[in-house]
Amino acid sequence: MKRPLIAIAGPTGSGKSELAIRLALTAGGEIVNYDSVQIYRGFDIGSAKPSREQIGLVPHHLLDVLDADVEFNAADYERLARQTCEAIEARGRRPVLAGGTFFYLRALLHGLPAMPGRDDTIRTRLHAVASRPRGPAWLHRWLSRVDPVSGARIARADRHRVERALEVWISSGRPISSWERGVGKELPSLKIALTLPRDALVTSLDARVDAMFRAGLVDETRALLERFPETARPFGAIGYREAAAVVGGRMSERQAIEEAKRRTRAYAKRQVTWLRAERNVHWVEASDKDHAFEAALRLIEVES
RNA sequence: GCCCAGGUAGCUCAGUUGGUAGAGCAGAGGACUGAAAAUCCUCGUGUCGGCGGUUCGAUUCCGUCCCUGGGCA
Repeated sequence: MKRPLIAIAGPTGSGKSELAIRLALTAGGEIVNYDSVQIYRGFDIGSAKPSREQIGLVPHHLLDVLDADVEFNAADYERLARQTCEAIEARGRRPVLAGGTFFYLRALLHGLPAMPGRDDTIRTRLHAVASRPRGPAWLHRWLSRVDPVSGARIARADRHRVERALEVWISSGRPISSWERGVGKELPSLKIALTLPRDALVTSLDARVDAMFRAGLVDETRALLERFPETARPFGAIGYREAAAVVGGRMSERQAIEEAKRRTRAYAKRQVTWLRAERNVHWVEASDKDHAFEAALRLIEVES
């Protein structure tokens, strides 16, 4: 009987990284990151990446493994993370998943459907259509015709999803809605989600954004922009998008900070919404870190 | 004290040639099938600063008072 994977979840700034390290230390674990920005090399300050000291305490995986201009997605994550977890288990150690990209976590734990992946040629063409005046409406009508289920489910303005659904249709001739989620690929897991009162979370999130800019987020971004094009994926992340606007002279630092705070709050809210819909989540109050640690440890002991 | 400009949703403001008002942001809820820190969806009654007046009807016009900026003294 395989021991379940331990997954630490919760909104950004709730103390996931720290809790994961403490748990890994006591449970013979190694951390496997599931954060879509921390996976990129050099995106340190704005992604609240664990410090060198923290990383020195316990092995961390899937941190700093990609350059900014490398395309990466949930399917790539699934493959990489599965290998990583297997390797850790083969050493008799225990994977402790930590991060905030729950889409990636789901891809790892439940598997993605066996449908076609991204196709840049098709994407480029769809993009061209979408940027025309009546383009988005036209694409959505096309989708509704070939895949009524998706047409009804995906909003016209949701360009990423409309384009992906059409991409799958074009490359396979099958509606994206006809694929089942990766059956038979589920990995047993213990999901522990940290929770904080909204007010406390917002206060610390605001402080963290201020601290990031004070710690040199704009300089970090400027240096990264010298090596990679601004269109690279992680420059769209919270904090980096704003810092890049400061570097480009399109925004004052003050505006950038306000904007980053606003987006951080919205992000935390989206994360909580996601977790509420997730099944089998064990919620742990995170105001007191020691209590949270003990509660999490107890859950692990019960499940193992 | 005088002269301007304002006082409308938690915030910034729009608007009503007189028929009791609406955007963005914030906030709340939700979605999430290879871009996911991404991309989207839903939710707006508030003495329209107070009090009078004109009017069938005033947030809108008039008077007056209060408050906030700025200018002149």
